[in-house]
This record gives sequence, structure tokens and C-alpha cells, in this order.
Amino acid sequence: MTNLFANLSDKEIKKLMQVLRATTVTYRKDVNILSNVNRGDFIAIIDSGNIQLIYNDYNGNKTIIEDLSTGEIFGSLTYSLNNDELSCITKEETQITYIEYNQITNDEIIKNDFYIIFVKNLIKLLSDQLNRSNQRIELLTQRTTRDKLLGYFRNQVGSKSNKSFTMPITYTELASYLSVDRSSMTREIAYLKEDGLIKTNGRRITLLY
Amino acid sequence: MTNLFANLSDKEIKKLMQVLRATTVTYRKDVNILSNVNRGDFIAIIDSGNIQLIYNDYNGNKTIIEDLSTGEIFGSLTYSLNNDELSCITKEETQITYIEYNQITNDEIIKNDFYIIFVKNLIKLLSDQLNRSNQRIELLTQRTTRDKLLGYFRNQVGSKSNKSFTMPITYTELASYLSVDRSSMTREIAYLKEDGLIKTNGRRITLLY
DNA sequence: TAACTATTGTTGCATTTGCAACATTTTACA
DNA sequence: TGTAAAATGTTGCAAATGCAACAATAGTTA
Repeated sequence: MTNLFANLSDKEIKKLMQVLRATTVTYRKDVNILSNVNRGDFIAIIDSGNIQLIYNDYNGNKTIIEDLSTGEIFGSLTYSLNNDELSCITKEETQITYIEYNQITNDEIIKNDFYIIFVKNLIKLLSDQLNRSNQRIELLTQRTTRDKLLGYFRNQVGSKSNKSFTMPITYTELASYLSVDRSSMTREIAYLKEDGLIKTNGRRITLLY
Repeated sequence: MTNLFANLSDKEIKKLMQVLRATTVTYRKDVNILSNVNRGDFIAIIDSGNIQLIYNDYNGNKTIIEDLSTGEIFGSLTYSLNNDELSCITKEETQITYIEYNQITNDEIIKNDFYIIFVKNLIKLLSDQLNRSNQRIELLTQRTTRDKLLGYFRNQVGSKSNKSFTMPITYTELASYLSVDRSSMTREIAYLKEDGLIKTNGRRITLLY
């Protein structure tokens, strides 16, 4: 369940979906879901499943811009999807709810007293997404692979005292997230171990400084 | 004037500011404005002036994460500002309006019928910011300086037919935005010219492909 | 307008990184 | 449980890039 409907009862959600004129679609695996979306500003909520936003370079390269799963949102509110350089591929069977941006403030919806909860949820969701994007920018602007890795590791550790964490994604995905070559990244992780800055045990990483 | 108050009359804005318990502060040049903010979620709107969000590396490096000016917003809704790795410096005399996040949905404000306009403005502002961040991520994830530059240039040209534009920022700032070494970037621009991909005349750039 | 500051241009060099081409290990699933 | 697919590890090499150290302009302000 997405946070877009947090603090709302099932009944209220149902009512909300109705006045928002929300539509729900289920896609098979490996479908480009934007190819048949009739445009206009919209929000898409991933009810279940997993999608990837992929940037198609003008010279044919593909870059995974973002990997989104249950509860996360995307759409023209988060990305400029009006160019054909972005495609959006389901990585498994995926259910998506679409809401048109203009419906968010339609005449009917604002009569409901729970509307304010919905609005606050939406603002929270957008700002969370913005925080994530900006956190990634912080990492991407690091000059070296080493600094990107250490930045990521420190984010994961946060303010925990034991300075350990288990990788929430694969190393392959991490390389994509940090936009570095995977093999070079593996090499740099080896150097980090040599230099005594980190210790690893499979997916478990400990900062030693 | 920020877009946060678009489509609202002066009277409505005044009322809104009052019920939002918004506060306005003016800072001198080169002040770290977050050092004395009493935290909690907030939105800051730049009424006039210019600020830079700066990431302070654990080893002393500083990176300009973002450069914001009149009309733009920042705050905990857009950045995790609770760590002390980010500082926020005014680059000139700057006036800022603060709104506490929790006030956005307080009891008083929702009685006003113009509230819905404010909400829609806020959502628009957040999503614009998100679009900007994500557009930057698209560039930062390009593997080479060449692709970053071409990506930026193509964004600037957009769908214009003449494929020309005038740089809205300095080359120095562009290097920071793309997170590449400035001198290397200058070199790459020279290569792009040699290869006949672009033509430049000072700040004026033309794509030739 | 003189003097200072910021921006832009240039180049040699060391280092980092991407790329390619593998071997090995783990995971998924029929 | 066996097999295919995905993830991880390794390494040589060429290319891209950061860094440093300048010179040359352009822009700003006393």
C-alpha cells in the first residue's frame, strides 16, 4: 500500500479513488508502460511490482535512472516524461494506479474533509522523492569512485554506533546507482579494504574509521 | 515573487502568511543561514537574493550542490538538512520566508477557500524542483564529460529548430553543475568543436548535428 | 580609468576509470 | 536438484579525467 493513502480508511480511499477518477492497470513483465499512456500531467503509484526508468541515450546507450517499487510514485510530477528518451519498463508483473494531476483539485474532491490528509500525504511523498533524488546527487557529484562509495556507506550507516550495515541492493545495482563501471567499483572496494577503511563479509559492510 | 503564491491576490497572500505563521528574515551576504534555524520540517522561499547549498565533505572538500535564487524553495522538504554536512550560504543580501511544514494543514487555514490554490502551487513547486533534480541526475549519470555536455546542450536547445542557445550560467558554474573539472571541461568543449559537433561564439552555442 | 577579481583558456602529467574479456560464485526456478 | 541466469571477482590496457600551474580576458568597483 502506498503512503499516498496513509491515515485514510478503506472507505475513504475508495471514495477518494472515485472522485479522483483514478484508474488501475496491471502490466505483465517487461512492458514499456509509457508507450501507451495518453499524456498530460499525471501521478502513477506503484501498487505492487517493480519498474525501472531508463534513459535512452541519443547514441543508443541505456542508463537505469531509477528503480521504483511498491509504494513509490512517478509520473510527470517527478520526471519530464514528455521526451521519448525515457522509457519505463516493468521488471515483473506490476499494478499501477494513475491519477490525473488536474483531478487533484477538482470541485468534488475538496468537499471531503479527508481531502486534507490526502494532500498532506502527496506533499510528503513528493518531498521524500525529492530528498532521495538530492541525496543521490550528493553522491554523484563526488569526484572519485572512492568518495562515492564512502558517501553511500556513510549514508547507510547513518548515526548508528556500530558502523555496520547490510547492502540493501546488489553491488551491480549500486554501480548503476553511483553511475560507475561495476568492475572498477569492485576494484575500488578491494582497495578500500586494503587501506583498512572498510571490512566486508558478503553483503555486510563495516566502516572502520 | 515566488510561484508559491501564484494566482492569489495580495490580500489573500497576506492572510495566508498570517495563518501559516510565516516568518520573513533578511540576511546579509555570506551568512550561513542554517546555523541558527531551529529545526523541524520547514519550507523556505527565497523572496529575493541568492543562496548556495554546499556539501561539506568529511575530508574538508566543499561541493556546491545547488544554486538557488528568487522564487525557488528549499528546506527539509527538499533536502535532508538535519546533518551538519550541508550548509546554506547567502551569496548576496537575501530575504527568506519560512513556513513550518505542520502549519500547511492547520485548522485555521483550511477554512479559506483559496487554500486549494496554495496547495496546488506548493505541489507544482515541489514537482518542478523534483524535475530539475532528476534532470540533473540524468546528466550526472552520463559516463563521459562529452556526454554530459551534449546532454546539457540538448536540454538547453530543447525542441527549438535553430539549435542555438546562450549559456544561462558561466562555464565555471556549468563545470560545477556537471561535477567535472573545469579545465578538463574546457578541453572537451574544444574537442567538440574540432569534431564539428558544436560551434561556439562566447556564450552562444550551436549544435551542429 | 586604474586595480582588482572572476572567468576562461591552455597544457603536461599522473591517476583513475571505463572497457573488454574472462573465471568463479550465487541465486532463481523449471 | 539440476541447470540456466545473474551476480561477483579479477586483470590488462587504453582513454578520459583530475590536478596543478599558468596566461589571457572579461567584468566589477573604488
